[in-house]
Amino acid sequence: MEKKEKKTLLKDIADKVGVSTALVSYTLNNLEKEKRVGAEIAKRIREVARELNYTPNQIAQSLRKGSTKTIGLIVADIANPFFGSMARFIENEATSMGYNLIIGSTDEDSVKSAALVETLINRQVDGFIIVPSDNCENQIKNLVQNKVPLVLVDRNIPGITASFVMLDNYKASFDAVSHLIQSGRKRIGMIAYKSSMTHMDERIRGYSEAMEMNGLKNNILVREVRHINIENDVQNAMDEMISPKNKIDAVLLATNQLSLKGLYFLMKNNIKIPEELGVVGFDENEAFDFFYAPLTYIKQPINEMARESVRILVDQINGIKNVSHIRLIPQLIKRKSS
Amino acid sequence: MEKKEKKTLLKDIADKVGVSTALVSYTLNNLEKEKRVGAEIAKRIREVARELNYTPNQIAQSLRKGSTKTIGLIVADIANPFFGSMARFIENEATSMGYNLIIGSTDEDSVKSAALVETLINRQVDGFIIVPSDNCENQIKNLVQNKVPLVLVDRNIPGITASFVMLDNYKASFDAVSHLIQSGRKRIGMIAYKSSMTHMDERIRGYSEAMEMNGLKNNILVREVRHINIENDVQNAMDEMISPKNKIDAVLLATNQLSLKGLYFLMKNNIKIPEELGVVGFDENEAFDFFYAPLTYIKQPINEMARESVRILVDQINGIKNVSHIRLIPQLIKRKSS
DNA sequence: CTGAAAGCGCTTACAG
DNA sequence: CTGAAAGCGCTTACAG
Repeated sequence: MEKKEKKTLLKDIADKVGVSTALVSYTLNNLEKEKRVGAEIAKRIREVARELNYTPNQIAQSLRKGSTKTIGLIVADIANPFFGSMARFIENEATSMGYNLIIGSTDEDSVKSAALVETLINRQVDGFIIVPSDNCENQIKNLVQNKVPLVLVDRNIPGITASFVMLDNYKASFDAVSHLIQSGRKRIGMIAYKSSMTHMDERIRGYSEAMEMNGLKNNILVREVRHINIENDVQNAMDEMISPKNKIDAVLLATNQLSLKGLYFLMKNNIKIPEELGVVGFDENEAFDFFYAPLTYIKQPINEMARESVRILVDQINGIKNVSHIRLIPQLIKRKSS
Repeated sequence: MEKKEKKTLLKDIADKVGVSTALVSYTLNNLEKEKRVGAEIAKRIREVARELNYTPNQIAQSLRKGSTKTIGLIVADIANPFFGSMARFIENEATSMGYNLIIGSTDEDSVKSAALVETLINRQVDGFIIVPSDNCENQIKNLVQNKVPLVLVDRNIPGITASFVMLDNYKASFDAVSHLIQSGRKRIGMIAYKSSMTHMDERIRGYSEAMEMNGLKNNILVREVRHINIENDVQNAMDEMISPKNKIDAVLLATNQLSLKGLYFLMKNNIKIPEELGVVGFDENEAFDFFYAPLTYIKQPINEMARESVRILVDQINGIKNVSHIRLIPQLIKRKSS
């Protein structure tokens, strides 16, 4: 408990015991190879190490070993509860495997993403877990070419042979829309993000095909809003959808944030849920529980997503070359809003 | 864009240009000292560096310089939106000053906290921003003794000369309770965490003194719940408070999570807000907006808190020895629930 | 069973 | 104006 001013070095132990630093290093690390070291000496080394409160300087270890035991986690925004809890699950899993996390947020901006990737590369992270943003294909491609261990999470980038772990987004909105239709809704709108990422495409495709398969092709109505202008865009999209011209009787909100903004609009405008409008959202959010008509939503298995992504990444770091594509099953939590 | 398999080293540039690595290092780093280097040579070095896509290996730099440009951020739980957004603001500020963040969560558990501190020390972080948990005094004391740059955020530990940035917690609940009293409430209860941390004490003290100053000393009713059993404890505390024996007409919920659990209870039990019970919560949460009676809450200036803590930490890292104690002003956002 | 030595990729006094 | 060399704190072949 009473550490000294200066950190204890391997050399301090070696000097005190009267052996070489090599021996100390061997003893403290390779328990199995310990035949190298006399039992007596080994014991003494360990004693002194504890006494001096020795802990290895990881930076020196990293430089020597070429491995930092660090994972770079790049998400859209760590303040977004969806990514926050994902980060937490990833943290738990990483910790249990001896890794720490350096976390960065992109705000869905490929410039920030590029800066982050470069910084983390220079920091010699052993691998990346990345929520890719629009237009970051080149960055990812580069990492893959350079054989940097990498797994994409939440979204993938087609045409790049990288591992990914994500929701079965098609099924997610297909199920949601099927559920709305079964509850008698016919004019179902969808609000999504304008994005080149396939997870959005898949969510839209799930919606569209569910509509088509139920003979509601003519009622398909999708609006894509911009991240940078989410507030206004959602408002306009909603306005348009509930206008007499379209008059939707249900709406699918394609992400956590869109669900929040959508609900907000509906509340402000006194739209009666579920009587006038059925609503299904995406991702869990504490706020969904407090809406007067608790929101029906598509629940992502975030913990599993986190676990799998760390597992796959660590495998890669350890030299296993498989590319894994994992699509997790969404769960539709039916509540009052639909 | 077309990086090679192997990362470019200083030596690669030196070889190609035909100078020593020293010269390359000087050129690429100390722009001011560049008189050292012939203008021609300097230009050539820079060209080649760009051509080979050179970026320095930060681990090697760190080992040599004894500085990692990394901040260890220890929070209670990164999945908690309060800490999530705090982390985000800290990230922004740190990035702008050239630092990266290694983030860890303690779950308010001093054992996890100790493990985290040790890991981050071994990783040679340049400094810590810590949300201290119960019983972590010794860890903090140790860091301070060892002159590790450090700032406590959100909470402080009395008796330790460490910088801190936190809310004026006394004022926060004093204002909240005064507001409730002005709205005609008299039997005001408070639900807090059982904690040895002073931020809780201060919140309770602000509540108590506001009650006393308004002649409501006899109505003081505080229940402290445990983190590990928050769900049940809040329920029991609430049950007791609304029971005929106590029959509170308002309640102050002393944190983000307590507010959430409290609201949940009130919803389940069909307590009419604000008619039967006035409610004031702590910290922003998207969920507060969606409660049928939007919650009155104490807003913390999280961005300012984040900014100040990074600024103070970086000053310390740069050798400035001041100990700063900053208490930020809370803002009471009055809405329908009170 | 044990130690001297090289090396990870940088930076920076030191000497010229 | 420039280079050879030491050193940050470790690990690990190599030699004995």
